[in-house]
Amino acid sequence: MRCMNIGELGRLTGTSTKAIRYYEEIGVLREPERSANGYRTYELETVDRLRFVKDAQLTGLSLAEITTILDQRGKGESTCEHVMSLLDHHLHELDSRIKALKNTRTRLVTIVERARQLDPSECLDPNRCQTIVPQDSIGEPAHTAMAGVHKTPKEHAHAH
Amino acid sequence: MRCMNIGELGRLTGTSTKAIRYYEEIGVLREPERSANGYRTYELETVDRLRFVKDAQLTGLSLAEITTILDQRGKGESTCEHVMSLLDHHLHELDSRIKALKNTRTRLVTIVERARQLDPSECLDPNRCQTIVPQDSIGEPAHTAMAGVHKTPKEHAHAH
DNA sequence: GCATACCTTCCAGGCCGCAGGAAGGTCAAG
DNA sequence: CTTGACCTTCCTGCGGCCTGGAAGGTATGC
Repeated sequence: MRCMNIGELGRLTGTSTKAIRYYEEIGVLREPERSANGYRTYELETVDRLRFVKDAQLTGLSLAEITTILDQRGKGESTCEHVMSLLDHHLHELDSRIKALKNTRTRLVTIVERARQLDPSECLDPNRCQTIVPQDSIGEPAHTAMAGVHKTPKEHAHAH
Repeated sequence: MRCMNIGELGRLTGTSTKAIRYYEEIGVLREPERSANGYRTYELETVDRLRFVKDAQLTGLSLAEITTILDQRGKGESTCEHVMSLLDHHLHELDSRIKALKNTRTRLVTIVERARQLDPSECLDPNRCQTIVPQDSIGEPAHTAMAGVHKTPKEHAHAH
């Protein structure tokens, strides 16, 4: 068995067929050959490539960045420096995100602690809640830090 | 001056008129009275309410959550417990996000360090880059941790 | 002959919090 | 009268990563 359909590729890599087609559309995967009936047929090679995509994602790279790596590589160029600079960049980003989150955390703790000492019966203003007060009185904005908080990342648990 | 138009409300609270209309649409702000010409007219009260919304956002609450607080409060119910549980929830979420990010960071550092010792001339596979290897060989998935990384949060620096 | 599992395409939606723009109505000052 | 600041509604877009469904064609086994 040298070639496979999209379903099997998905199974081998833990990817949905939808996602695979999407990857093709945005250029992460190259357009595969088609069999007589129009089905996509993938070489074993593609399993590798797709696994690399997943690994790179887990490393924190976006699909766009992964594409740049794969493209360069496809041209036979070395991508080591490129990859290193991407990773470096992500490391810095990670650091500042962690910092921001810790900041937010500190403020939140302060708020919660203070709130525990409040008297609920004094909490009457229909437009305000005494638990939550202007941030200037506590610290820096948490805004950037909290961005994306509600993006519940799907587990893509897609058990085979 | 008891009432004001949307523009002034915006100025007083540091909110764009777009945002104010959006808040109304999703139920954060109640529909205001209209003057003869159809303009929204806000009471002073609304300044307070809107400021609370901003404060709550900075605390890390989503507009949806803020709405639940305001709604309960509007019914005359005490929201202290509700708010506390929301904040608690956010605290936990924050913690796990920080943890996940640190995890990712650790893995990333490992990868980068190892990559520095690699020989670029051995980097030839067109579908893979030796810098990036399966995550299992290093640590836990960073998947959830990195979700939203590329959501560059706009500063909403919107100076008046 | 039929079920079923698989494949194809294309279009829509969802998260979150708005921003941008079109196309117009309104109001006060000069 | 005109200018400019303000207001109205409605619709689109963004970023990142897909997921879901409709409406069909195909392959395999019983």
